Amino acid sequence: MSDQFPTREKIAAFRQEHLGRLFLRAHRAFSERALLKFQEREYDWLRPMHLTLIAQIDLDGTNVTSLASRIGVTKQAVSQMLDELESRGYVERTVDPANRRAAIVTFTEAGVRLLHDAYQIKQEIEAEYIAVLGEDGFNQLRSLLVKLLESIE
Amino acid sequence: MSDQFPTREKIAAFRQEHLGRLFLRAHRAFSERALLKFQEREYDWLRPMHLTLIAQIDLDGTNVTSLASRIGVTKQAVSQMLDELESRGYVERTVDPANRRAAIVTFTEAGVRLLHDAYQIKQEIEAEYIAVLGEDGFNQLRSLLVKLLESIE
DNA sequence: TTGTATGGTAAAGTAGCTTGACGATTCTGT
DNA sequence: ACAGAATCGTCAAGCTACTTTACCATACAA
Repeated sequence: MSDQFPTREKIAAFRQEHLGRLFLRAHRAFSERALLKFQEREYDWLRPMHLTLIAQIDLDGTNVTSLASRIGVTKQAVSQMLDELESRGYVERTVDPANRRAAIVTFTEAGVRLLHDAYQIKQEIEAEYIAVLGEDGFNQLRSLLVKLLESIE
Repeated sequence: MSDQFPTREKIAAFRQEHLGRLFLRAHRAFSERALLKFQEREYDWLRPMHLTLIAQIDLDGTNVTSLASRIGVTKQAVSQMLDELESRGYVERTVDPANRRAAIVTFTEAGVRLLHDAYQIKQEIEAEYIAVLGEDGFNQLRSLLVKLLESIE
């Protein structure tokens, strides 16, 4: 009976504790902390999707279609985000000489600086996590997540 | 030098491995799996935010303002979602006799069934995760997440 | 009993996408 | 060699899930 008609207690547990919500809360906490740190460094225009996009641009350049498929949105959405990043001076679009339909997106100097700042911010946040969980706990958490994702994705 | 000017390798690691992205991927995987299972049970209209909202409605009723603050959106947004849930017959709004400004949102019978289905789906997905990580690994993952969130949120 | 706070809704505005349509370039088959 | 199909990117319009602004109804406080 209890599986077909869960008790109020079970429902309460479902609401607060289930892994899906824990993942969401963890992601939000990380993302908000990161965005705050970016703001402190005067990247106040940055939104999460910018970071997702920037993380997928290779140092030697990537085309729009590849970026779109890597981050799971349309080429048009990527193109719009690139307009903003380009107008702010963080990336450039150049014509691919090997395929003149394609645009190669590369970082400007300011873009590389942004990437370095992102790396540092990631390090700072992970250091905060290590302070909470210990080095072992942190590594365990990461390897459990990787193991899980390898299997379920 | 290496901290101020991370190498290409470090940047590559930042892109793929950092905990923020792992949390995001884990949440997406869970959410997509859950939504698929809801679709199989003919809740094809359900979107993630509906689940977030439903999970915050107490069995003995909750008002709109509380729901809004719990899920972190405006009262108007909650009101709009409730319109849809109400039109589909899963929740009801009644006037709070103790405070006639307030609306008490409660589940209908269909709403309680939905809650039970949600509980079962959660159980199914967690069983899949246990199959991958083992019972110990699963419990470790959950307790590490809880410990982390208690400290950083 | 009058001002102020609170609970909720309605309507309009907005951000961040998608879809549809298209031009430019490249590939493919004959 | 070249017609037809595929690929790369962009523009414009549309959509969805919110927010902002404005407001009414009720409750509280001086």
